[in-house]
Parts: sequence; structure tokens; C-alpha cells
Amino acid sequence: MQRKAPSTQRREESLSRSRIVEASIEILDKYGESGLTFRALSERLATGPGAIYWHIANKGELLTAACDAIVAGALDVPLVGKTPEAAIRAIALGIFDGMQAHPWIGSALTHSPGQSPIVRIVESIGRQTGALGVPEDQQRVAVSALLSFILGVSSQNAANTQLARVRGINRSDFLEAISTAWSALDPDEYPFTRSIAAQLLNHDDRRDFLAGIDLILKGISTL
Amino acid sequence: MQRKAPSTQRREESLSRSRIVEASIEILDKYGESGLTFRALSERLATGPGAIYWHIANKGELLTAACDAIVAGALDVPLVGKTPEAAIRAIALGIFDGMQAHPWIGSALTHSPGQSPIVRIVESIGRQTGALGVPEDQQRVAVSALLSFILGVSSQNAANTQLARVRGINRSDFLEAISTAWSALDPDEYPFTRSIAAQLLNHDDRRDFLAGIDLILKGISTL
DNA sequence: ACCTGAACACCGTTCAAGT
DNA sequence: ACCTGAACACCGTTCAAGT
Repeated sequence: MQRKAPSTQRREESLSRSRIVEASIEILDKYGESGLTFRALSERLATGPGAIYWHIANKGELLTAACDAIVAGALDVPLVGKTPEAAIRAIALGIFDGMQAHPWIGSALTHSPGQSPIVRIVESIGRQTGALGVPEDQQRVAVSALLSFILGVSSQNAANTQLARVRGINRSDFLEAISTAWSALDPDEYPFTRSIAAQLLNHDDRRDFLAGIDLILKGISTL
Repeated sequence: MQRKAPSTQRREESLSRSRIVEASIEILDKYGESGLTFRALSERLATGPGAIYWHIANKGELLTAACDAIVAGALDVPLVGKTPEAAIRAIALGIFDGMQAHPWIGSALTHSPGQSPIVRIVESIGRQTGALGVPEDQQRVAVSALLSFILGVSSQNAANTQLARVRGINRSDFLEAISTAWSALDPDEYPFTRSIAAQLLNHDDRRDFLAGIDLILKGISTL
């Protein structure tokens, strides 16, 4: 008589950490950070909220794991033959493009200090600073400056996207609202802010991000 | 017969937006971000949760208002006689010291894009970039690079403090745990991260922050 | 105009009970 | 070993009712 298949394959779609993370990413992309609840997630996975806790410790770990999957993919960019500067730009742009597609990683990144997603970024950039000629005792400062800048941009990006979603508008309408508000500021108190208000409407986020990276790289080159 | 005092003074401690914000800051400083709830706040103010909504639209506005009070104070630093570079350093350090005393502002800052606290920072820094000789069409990029770096540092700082609180340990024990974890990483996969793990224990946050600001200022000076 | 506080519609997390 | 789903202890927010 025939053998039964191994019990682990008894059900085609048994729960696993990776399936949970995968479903979480789909929910986060579609409904944003506030859309990811254990109830919504367990419904999508056709199970109960408690089942998820067998595979994941808590919501923070879930967000970190989802973020880690995106960051790992974003950092998978070809670096061969590139100068250290070009490699760092490529790494940074990989993360930028990842955060455009998955804005919620900005929030997850800052809430996972020292965790796997951050370690991946630190390691990727850190390997380049040596080749860049940065003295060993200053490499940490150089890497953490780049990291802080990247985290700053990505957390702002996450907040913009999330707030726009709450108000039921898109990202550019949200920025337009800020631009309008800045234009209406007191000319005596806020001359500079008023002067750049119009630029909020038609600037290129990606180009500005890269310009920021280049400013820091310029500074690093003097070390 | 005597006139009654104006009805607005009938009660010594009537509710007001500023009293609510003041109480919020005290709670945030003492119990962290998760400690600020409408129930805790209304109990402290000897009222009901609903009363607060007469003065404040929602929790986001409350956090932004609390953050704004701290940022306004932090930016109140003397700048007369300073070079533009020194002024920017003083502004940045003012925010840094503000976030050391009130770590939760890091979270509030990133969740209030384009709002008053951000505008204050943008304006303070932006006024210096002109004096710095940055071409007008590049001032926005220069300011937003500094802003993103500052927001990145402050949101990491907020997350560190909040996570340490959740685990019931202090900030340096939390960093020690990360340092230990980094030291245990795979030597082949994470050589750089391992190499800087030990430095997490005894580095000077404030000095590193200023070093990051200086890197960006160096880059800006080439514009 | 301003305050009260019960009620609503959610959360993350736990845990006895099942298979 | 893994899953179920009710229950617990919270949230932010609303709103009829008061003063």
C-alpha cells in the first residue's frame, strides 16, 4: 500500500514565517502601516490571530521582518567595477527606490535600531568607506552620517505617504497643501521658508536625495 | 455690590490648549510616547477625555504642539557674531540637546511633515545658507540635507529610548545589547559591522552628531 | 462656550482548548 | 507541534447630556 506524504506537507498552504511576512508586505503596500493588523493578516491567511504568534513574537518583529525582506532586495544591486563613490550612490538609490515602492519601510527602519535591516545597510556602505580611503577611526562616523541621512529621508517619506493616505489624497496633493501653507506664512518671520515654498511642487525627490548623498560624500572625501 | 470676576477666570485652573500641551510634555518626558493617552492626560488634568477634544483636534495635533514647544525653545540660541557655519552648528546642537532631554520629539518631528516644528528648523537653518554663499537655487537642497540628517538622528534616538523603556533597561544597556549582537555576526558576511561593534559602547553621541553636521557643511561649502 | 463620561469601534496579545 | 478563537486590557474618538 502507498505511503502517506510527510505530515508537514499534509496541507498545501501551511502557515510559516515566510508566508506571514509575504502577506504582511502585500497588506502594507496596499493599505499602509495602519492597515496591517493581526486580524486583517489572519483573515488573509485564513487562520486566527493567535496562530501568527506561534511564528512571530510580536508586531514589531513582524514589521522588522517585512522591512528586512524589502531592504535585502533593495541592496541587491551590482557593484562590480564601480568606484566606491558610485557604489555608495547605487546602494543609496537602491534603498530610495525600495522606499518609493514600499513607503512603510521608512517607519520600520527607524523602529528597528541595530536590527537586521540596519545591519545590512551599515555593512553595504561600510565596505565602501575603506576603499574610499577614509581613516579607520573615522569610518563609523562617515557611515552613520550616511545612514542617518537615509533614515531621515525615508522616515519623512513614510510619514508623507501615511498622512496623505489618512486624508484620502495622493502624495503630490499633500505636498501641494504644504506648499500653500508655507506660502501663507508671515513674510517677516519666515522669509526663507516662503522663498522655497514654490519649489516643493516641482522638485525631483530622487535627484534631491542623490544631491544630499553627494554632499555627504564630498564631506567624507576631506577626511 | 461687587462685580463678579469675568467668567473666564471663574475657575483657577480652567482647561486651555497651553495647559494641555504642558501636561502632555510632562507625561511624555516621564513615561515616553506610549504613556501619553487621552485617559492619562485627562486624569492628570482632572477632567474627562472628551474635554480635551474641545481644545485639540486629535492626538497627532497634540504631539505636534508638544514638539513645537520644545523645538521653539531649543532654537532659541544666541547667534549674533557667529559665522554662518557656527550658527548652523549652534542650531543643530540646540535641537540635539532638546532631543536628549525630550527623546520623543524625534518621533513627533517626523510625523509632522511641513508643520510648525519643521518650519522653525527650516527657517533657522535656511537663513544661514544665504550668508554661507550657497547659490539661491541650491539652498533648498542644502537645507533639506541638513534637515534630513537631523531628523534621521532624532528619530533613531527616539526609537532607541522607546525600545529601551519597553524592555525596562536604560539607553546604554540597550546599546550594549546591540553591540553584543553585532559582535556575534558572521565574520564573512558582516566584517565591517563587526569591526565597529565595540565602538558602540563608548562613543560620544553629541560629538558624532556634530561630526555629521560638519561633513554636510563641508559638502555645502563646495556648492 | 465649555465640560462630562459613557459608549463605540477598534487594537495587540494571551491562553485554555483543541488537533 | 501547531492552530483556534474567545477573552482581556487596553486604545482614540464621538456625542448626547449637562452647566
